[in-house]
Amino acid sequence: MNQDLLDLKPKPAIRRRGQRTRTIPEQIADDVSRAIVNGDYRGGERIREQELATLYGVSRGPVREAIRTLQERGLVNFFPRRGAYVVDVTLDTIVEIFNVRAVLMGLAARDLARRKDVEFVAELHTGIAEARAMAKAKATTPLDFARAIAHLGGMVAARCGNKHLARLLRDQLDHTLWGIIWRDRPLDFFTPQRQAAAVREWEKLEAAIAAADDSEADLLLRRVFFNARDAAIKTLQKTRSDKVGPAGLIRD
Amino acid sequence: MNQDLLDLKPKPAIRRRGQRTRTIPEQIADDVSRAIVNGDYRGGERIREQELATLYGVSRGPVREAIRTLQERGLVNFFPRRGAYVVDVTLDTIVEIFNVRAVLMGLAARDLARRKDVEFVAELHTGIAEARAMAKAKATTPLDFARAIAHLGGMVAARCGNKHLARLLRDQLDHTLWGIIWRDRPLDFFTPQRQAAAVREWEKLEAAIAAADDSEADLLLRRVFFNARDAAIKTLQKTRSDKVGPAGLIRD
DNA sequence: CCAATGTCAATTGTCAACAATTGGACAAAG
DNA sequence: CTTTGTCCAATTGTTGACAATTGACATTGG
Repeated sequence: MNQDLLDLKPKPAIRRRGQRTRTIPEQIADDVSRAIVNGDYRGGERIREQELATLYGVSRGPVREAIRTLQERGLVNFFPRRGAYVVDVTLDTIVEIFNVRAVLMGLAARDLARRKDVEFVAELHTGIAEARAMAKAKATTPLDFARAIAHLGGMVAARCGNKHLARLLRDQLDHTLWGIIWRDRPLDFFTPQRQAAAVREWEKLEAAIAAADDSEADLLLRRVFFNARDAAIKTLQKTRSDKVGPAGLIRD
Repeated sequence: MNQDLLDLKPKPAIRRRGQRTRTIPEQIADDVSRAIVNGDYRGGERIREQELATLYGVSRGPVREAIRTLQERGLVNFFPRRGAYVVDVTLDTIVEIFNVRAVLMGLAARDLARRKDVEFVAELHTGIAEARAMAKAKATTPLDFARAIAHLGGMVAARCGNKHLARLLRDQLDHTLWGIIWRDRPLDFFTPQRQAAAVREWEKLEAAIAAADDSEADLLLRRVFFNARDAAIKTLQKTRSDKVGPAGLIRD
């Protein structure tokens, strides 16, 4: 739970009308969010208001607002008068999250395909090229490659025309996955073969979006996440006693 | 914006260990949420902290926490130092929300079908029976029927085994739809024919879930929402100048 | 030995006061 | 007639203090 102090106080002197500044509660929420996603907290660990307050050099008011934000984003469980506890992510939860993310990302891909956003396709193309280059270069670590792939997903989520969807994909618990699952773990998952396969998957997706084949784009991206889900479960089951039921292992 | 005062103060004397009590910020968030969904606020209307504080007889602290909750749920836009404003729901937003809800509810139906939850099927059966009875009884208003149908959706959302999904469906903006769209409006939408058709749709869904045909259940429930989306847009375009692009009008 | 009860420090919940910023109103200048 | 500058009331942001509750531990009685 050791995190660098934020540069909280210095408020920007000039600001355009309508421009959103980052408030202290938001900065705290984002920072703690990052810490949780990075695995700096253990699942079930308690979060004490005063601790965060002194850590960030503010009073408990802003911290309480930040905690409410984390609660709504599904990163902490909150019990009245008992405090906030970092969510404990079981294998079943991971399956749940992957499934939700799969259908939502599929919808985002569908949206992008229908809108024929050439600018986005170009962006995606360069992103995929980067991932491909990484896959070929022996120097890059599997973790770097995982990051590059995650970046592609982030692009789809951020650029899709459905703003409500973009918000959900940005704010909701789903991204917890990254830190909890992949931290130190892609080593034994993203083998050269798997990397090449992942690049191919995204190439096919790019083609579908460029061709404005929305159903195909939807299907392809959903499959990406279902595959990632199964691979993650397989990898994680090695180090966990957790088991996962078959009901959640949806395909297509 | 006239809403009954909540019975805020009297805190329950006895409570089981682990049982969640409803905190004041949560009660306020829920109440204002209801008010927004009911259309008691106009889109873009400003929410003043002190106003809510005096309305509920508390100080501004709990109100601020409630507002943060509303912000995360997508019900208000928040601008630092300028306050919170109730979201303005355009036709495009409605399409966005319906699309997200369609795929999420489809996933929920898929989940229920795979789990073969006989208890749920029975529950759903009686719910559908109630709706069918309403459709046949001339006495019930279209609004009552709309409520009954919405209740069916709520059952699917609440009872699906994917807890992460259930939380999203419960907390996220989506339900705004109900109040904004259907308030005073099912009169010219839920004609007897439409009511009968809606009941048939849900009967087919029940059959699919009972038969554990998850893909079919997914498809059917998605269609329910896509149809509802198109109908809502059609109805709303009569009274709005708003137009809606074709990119969001996904099918299947 | 175990369950019920009492006590207490730690922590959360709420409040009221104060500080800082904003968006108008209004006036003067271009 | 528009722009620029200066006030000011209204509103939001933050704080420190106080009240209430919890969970842990100790004590008591069976």
